[in-house]
Amino acid sequence: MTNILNNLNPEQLEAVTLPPVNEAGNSQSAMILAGAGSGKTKVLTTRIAWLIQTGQASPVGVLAVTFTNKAAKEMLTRLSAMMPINTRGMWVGTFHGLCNRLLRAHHKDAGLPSTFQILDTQDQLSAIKRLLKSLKIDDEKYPPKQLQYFIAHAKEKGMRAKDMDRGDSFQNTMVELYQAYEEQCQREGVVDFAELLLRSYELLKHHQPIREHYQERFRHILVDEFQDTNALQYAWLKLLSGHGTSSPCSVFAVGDDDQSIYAFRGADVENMKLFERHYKPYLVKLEQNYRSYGHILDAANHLIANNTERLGKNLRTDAGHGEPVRVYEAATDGTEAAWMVDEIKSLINTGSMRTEIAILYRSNAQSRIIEHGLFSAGIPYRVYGGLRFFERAEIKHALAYLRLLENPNDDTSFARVVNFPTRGIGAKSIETLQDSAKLNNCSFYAAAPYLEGKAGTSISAFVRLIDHMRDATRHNTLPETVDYVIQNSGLIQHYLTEREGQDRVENLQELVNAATAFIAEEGFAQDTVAGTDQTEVITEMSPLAGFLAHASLEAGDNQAQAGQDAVQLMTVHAAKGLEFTNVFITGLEEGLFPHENSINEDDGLEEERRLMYVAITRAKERLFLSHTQSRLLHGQVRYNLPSRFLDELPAESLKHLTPKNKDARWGSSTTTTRMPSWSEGSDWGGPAATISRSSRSSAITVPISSLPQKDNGHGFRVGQSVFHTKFGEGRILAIEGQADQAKANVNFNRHGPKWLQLAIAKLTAID
DNA sequence: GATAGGCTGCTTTTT
DNA sequence: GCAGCCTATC
Repeated sequence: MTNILNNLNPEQLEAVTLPPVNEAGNSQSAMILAGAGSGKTKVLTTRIAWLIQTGQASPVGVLAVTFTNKAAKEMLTRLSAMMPINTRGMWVGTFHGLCNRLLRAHHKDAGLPSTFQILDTQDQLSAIKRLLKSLKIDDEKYPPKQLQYFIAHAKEKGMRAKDMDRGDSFQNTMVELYQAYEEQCQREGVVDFAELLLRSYELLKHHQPIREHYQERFRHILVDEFQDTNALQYAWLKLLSGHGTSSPCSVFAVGDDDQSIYAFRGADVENMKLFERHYKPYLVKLEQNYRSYGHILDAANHLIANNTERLGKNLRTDAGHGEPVRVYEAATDGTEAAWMVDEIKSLINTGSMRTEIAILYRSNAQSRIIEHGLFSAGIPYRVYGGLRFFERAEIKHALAYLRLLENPNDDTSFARVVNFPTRGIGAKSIETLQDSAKLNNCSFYAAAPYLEGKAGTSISAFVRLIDHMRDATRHNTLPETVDYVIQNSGLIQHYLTEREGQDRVENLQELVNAATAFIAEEGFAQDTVAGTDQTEVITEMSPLAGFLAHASLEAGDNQAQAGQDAVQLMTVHAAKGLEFTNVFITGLEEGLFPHENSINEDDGLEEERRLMYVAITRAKERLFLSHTQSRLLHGQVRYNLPSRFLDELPAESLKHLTPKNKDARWGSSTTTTRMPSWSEGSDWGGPAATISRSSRSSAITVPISSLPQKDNGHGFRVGQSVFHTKFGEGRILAIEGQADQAKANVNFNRHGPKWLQLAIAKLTAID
């Protein structure tokens, strides 16, 4: 029919135009198994456009849900490019964003104040710490982090405290703390991330008219990254889609079981199988890859074939073999970085953009040495991950003031800024306040008038400050309010006097800009939702409420120097969904990738393999893999074996840049545990000295002197370049003695020659 | 109440 | 190696 279908391949076309209603006149769902680089987002958005253009759906009858704000935005952008519709009223967003929308519209039925605030992970943790303190619970016995995890996982399974197994006394206390946490949140009018989902699930479940309203409205639900859904999200979708009712809607689920890498935070690939069973969907596989050359795809296919739990899918390309996958073995993490710098230089010299070069690693700790190498070589780079704009301390402080204007009962925010900047309200005063709040069963804010003495005076002054700021900004625009608050709270003043406060002042000013941008973008958000009589009504959030929700739900970018042409550094997780012409996957060593913690986890190794699969499929033209013989990790030198994943790649697609040293591969080749035999037991001579804090050493950390790597028992030879943590780089002039008695005379570039006991000195080979 | 110094722990992370 | 947390000290 229309041109939107023109540039689809046959399998994409089939997916996009699957009839949402079958011959019997009932809704028909679909599951699209979309391999990496197969045009998943294109299919999803074209599907929506096709449904609307053919009159099978109206824009307000479509709900599309994603996991990230970025994906949601991308979808909206592509949609409006495809057809002239107003996307503003459409329900396209993240699970959390859409749930927030539902709860704002039906806050009364959901049992929440209209001004409820959203706790991010940090806020939640501090709320939990505060709870434990107020209940005088020993936080050594009940670590706040563990309780946080416990609560989040319970909610992700849809369980309230009352639904939980009490078990032993520890479990029982955890459940009671969960209950107490819930009561605290309810009193304060705050919800955490998981609560957004659980609360709106319960809203739909327990309020038939509301449920039916949305079930009738959304005749088409589209789900992106279905493999990442957790149990609660699945239940939410099932409810909203009217599964099991007389007129369920059509669910269009797009996912890739091979790219499921978030089981550790509750995602359950099994949902794809459940979906097949419950919805009897059409099944379409997208296997044509438009991203990578043949050798890269062969590597990916070959690797992932080692997983047993798969729905089954094989990527193919018409692009030809392309260049082989390069494999490099380095002596140390330093030389690995140096090699990358060389390769990157020649890539740039042959015309590659720096933004088209990505360096991927399994864990963030690996980035430091790579950054060091790039920095020394003067190559601009950008690291993803880390603190994001709305997570910065100064921004969270400003937001806390703003939240108190909106909802003074938010104790988390109150506690955060009651003494910031300092106003002489110390731990003692806060304790008094906390006790009084508990006694009167009210918030900190409400408890202030009950206080007497010094604490009463200073805390009342703070409460008056909040009240004053609220009154003073009543008729202001949002940016004016933000500006007023950062000035009058004393935050700007405070950071101006602080030594390193300049950046923070700038960030605070940036917050005013963020507010301006928010108003411009949102316009401001009007929403059509079910009214009290279940007819469509238009609701409006206050700009401040909207901005605060936005700040919690979208933590903002974590980029330092956006826009610059820079090499991209990130974890493999962060790279999901992205693509680059040139990709380096570094640290391919046992213990690192696959990560040692994953080996003992259920399905842990398969998830690591999927992670490797994601990493490989990011590359378009050139893929570089590297591993090192030794690396500094957690302040220790560790000797790792090459990753088993390297063995799982097809030899004919690889090109080894360094000789593949069979002798260096001490362990057996494919068994699950590849601990070198010499690492257990004591037949290797015993450690004269471990590199540092021996009690923490893992099985694969050994003193350098005991490495059976070279014949002389200490692994070093005359003429070798070495690195010492204190003295820097140097060259070995002479070695005396045997095994753990050996001493070396090392001529350090900056410190001159020194004799070092090889069993003790922190020496690393660097050639 | 701010700051310095010691101790510990330590995948991955979006919302 | 390093951040984050706690304690000791002024």
